[in-house]
Amino acid sequence: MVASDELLSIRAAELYYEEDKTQDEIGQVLRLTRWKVGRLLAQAKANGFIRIEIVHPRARRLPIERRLRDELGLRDAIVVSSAGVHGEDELQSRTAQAAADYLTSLRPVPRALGISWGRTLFEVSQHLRDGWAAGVNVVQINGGVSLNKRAGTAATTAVSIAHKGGGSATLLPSPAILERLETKEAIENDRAVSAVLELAASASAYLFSAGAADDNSVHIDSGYLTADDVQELVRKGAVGDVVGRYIDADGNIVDPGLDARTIGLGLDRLRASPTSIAVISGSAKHAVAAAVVRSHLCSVLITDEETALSLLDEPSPHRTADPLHPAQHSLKDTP
Amino acid sequence: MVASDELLSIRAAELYYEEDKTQDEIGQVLRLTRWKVGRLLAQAKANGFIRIEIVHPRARRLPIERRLRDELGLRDAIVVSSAGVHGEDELQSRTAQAAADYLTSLRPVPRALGISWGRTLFEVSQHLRDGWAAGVNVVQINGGVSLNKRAGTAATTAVSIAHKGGGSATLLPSPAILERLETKEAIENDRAVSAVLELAASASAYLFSAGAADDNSVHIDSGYLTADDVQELVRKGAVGDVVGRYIDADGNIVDPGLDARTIGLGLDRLRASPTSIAVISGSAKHAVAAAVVRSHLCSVLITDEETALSLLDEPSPHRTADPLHPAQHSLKDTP
DNA sequence: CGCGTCATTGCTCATATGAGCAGGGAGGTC
DNA sequence: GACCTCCCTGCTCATATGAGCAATGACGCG
Repeated sequence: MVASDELLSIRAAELYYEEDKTQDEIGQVLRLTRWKVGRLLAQAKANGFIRIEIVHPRARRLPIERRLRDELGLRDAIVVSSAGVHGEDELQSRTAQAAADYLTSLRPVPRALGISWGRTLFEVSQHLRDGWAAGVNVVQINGGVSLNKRAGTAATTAVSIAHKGGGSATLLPSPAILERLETKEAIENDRAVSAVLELAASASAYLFSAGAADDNSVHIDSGYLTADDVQELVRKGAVGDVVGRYIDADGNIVDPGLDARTIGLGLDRLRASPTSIAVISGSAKHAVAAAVVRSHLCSVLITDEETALSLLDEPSPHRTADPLHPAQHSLKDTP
Repeated sequence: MVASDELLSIRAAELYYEEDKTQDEIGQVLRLTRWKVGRLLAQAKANGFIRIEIVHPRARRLPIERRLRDELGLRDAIVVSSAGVHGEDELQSRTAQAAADYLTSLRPVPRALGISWGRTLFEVSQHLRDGWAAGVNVVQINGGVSLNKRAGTAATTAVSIAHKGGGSATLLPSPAILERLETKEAIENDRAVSAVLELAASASAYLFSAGAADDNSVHIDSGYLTADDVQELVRKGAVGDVVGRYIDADGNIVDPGLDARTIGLGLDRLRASPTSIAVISGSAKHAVAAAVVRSHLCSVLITDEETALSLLDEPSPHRTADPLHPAQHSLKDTP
């Protein structure tokens, strides 16, 4: 396209989109036929000069969802828009809302739903509406009841999801990680625990999130691991954890010793399920999200726009520099 | 509007704007008549959920231009879009380009054009194309030749605008501010200077910028004022300078003593001209811009979107916090 | 200079969309 | 319970837009 046409197409776009003029009227103003105007507008669109955003907390990005499905082999994908977002908290909240919506509309309605716990899942439970299902049984798929500081968050999450869905919750009465392998095996063999694990393994759908391998890890908060432990895991290649198990970028267990002391459903069970839903949002979790998706830990991904684009190796349009806090006056001198 | 309809309108908008479906197709997907879909889309637009931006360096914001004309009594206004801008430098460059475009299309073509000087005007001169006019005479309207560090910028600006317009430039051979009133009056009475000032007063159009009253002032760079002088002016109410004269928020001269020692066209001459074009951009200049416009120093304003919105007391849509690079505070710099 | 090639232009016609109007139902009032 | 009002729905019809096609003209090549 010639430069003069490019400029014309911008003028036409201004009149069309900002002034609500018809192509015919624009033609009169710019002294063009209305067909030429139509073509200029088409060019402006094709060149990406026209950006249309849906600014709403519930807005999704369907084209990105399609690409996630097609290019990454996901069964389904939900991507919430980041347009007009006011901070990572809101992004998280939008994603949780979308997860709640997805659960609600999930067909067939799962008889038994296995869930992990954490801030994200808790938020999902909050966003669910009463009566979102008629009788779902919710099973925890990984341990972690007692040591958690905000005691009961894990239990509350499961109970709340079950209650609102007209069913009951089955909690996994065990810590997330044991110090000694023997203890872990002993607990695992206890009927109270093994029964829950069996139930978890038979769930028809799973809903879980993932944690980044950094200082904010809920495992550090809960006292199961120290910051140094996590650092060491990172050194070994960990990008984050899924249902308590630390994985590297390829989705492999990073530290088999640690993993053997971790109570909960094995990752392969998630991989085998036709409906394993991962809810992951936030810039800190791009790496885990990639690992989860590439190693097929989830068949359905619910995430935010930036995370989705990072999975597709695309730069985010919302990362533009802030024009009001400028770089320094660089005075170019006369040639 | 009911909440359920709001959500529906978002779903419809996604299908319409992102998936390019027709309203009829959307109706089939959402089980609505195509008229309902049309109304939902209209609602989404009316509620401001649909944001359409023209992302291009030459894009303008016509609705804002109209509001500037109507609400602030400007004869004309040009507002360049800030969409997708990469820093204040680019904003400045876009504005300068728009000023060059405006000059080029200005009718009647000015016989004599009075101009100030500075970074902005220099950039305007760079953006002008050869042959933008057929014989304009350019007159400097304020002094400042000798002391300027980047010697010749002022002269280069005038000469370049004149040359590209097929005419010649008349420079004002004097400093901007004199230390003693007597010296100023003596210079002013010198034929070489007074002749230029008369010519300047008779120009048919003016083009000027404005400086913020801060450490980046070109007067400090040039050595006419110290940083302390400027600070003192600010204490007295100065918001910036126009053609070398410091004004307060109401457009009044802040320091008559200083003003009397300043050489150049009086501000009332600008106010009296039917074509006095101010080119002002950048967040630092919001206050001066407001003073210039409110005191009718210009009949035409060329500026950026943020500045224009600040004049209209509107928050800028581009000021949203970047969720990925949170709250980085502006570091004030000193030369 | 003549000719072929290809992009561009202005058109016809089919389709998508918006304005305006009549019918119907929800909810309020007596 | 009857009636009335108002809003919403689904329609008809006018208008705006996009697809496809023939005519035009610019350009390069022999």
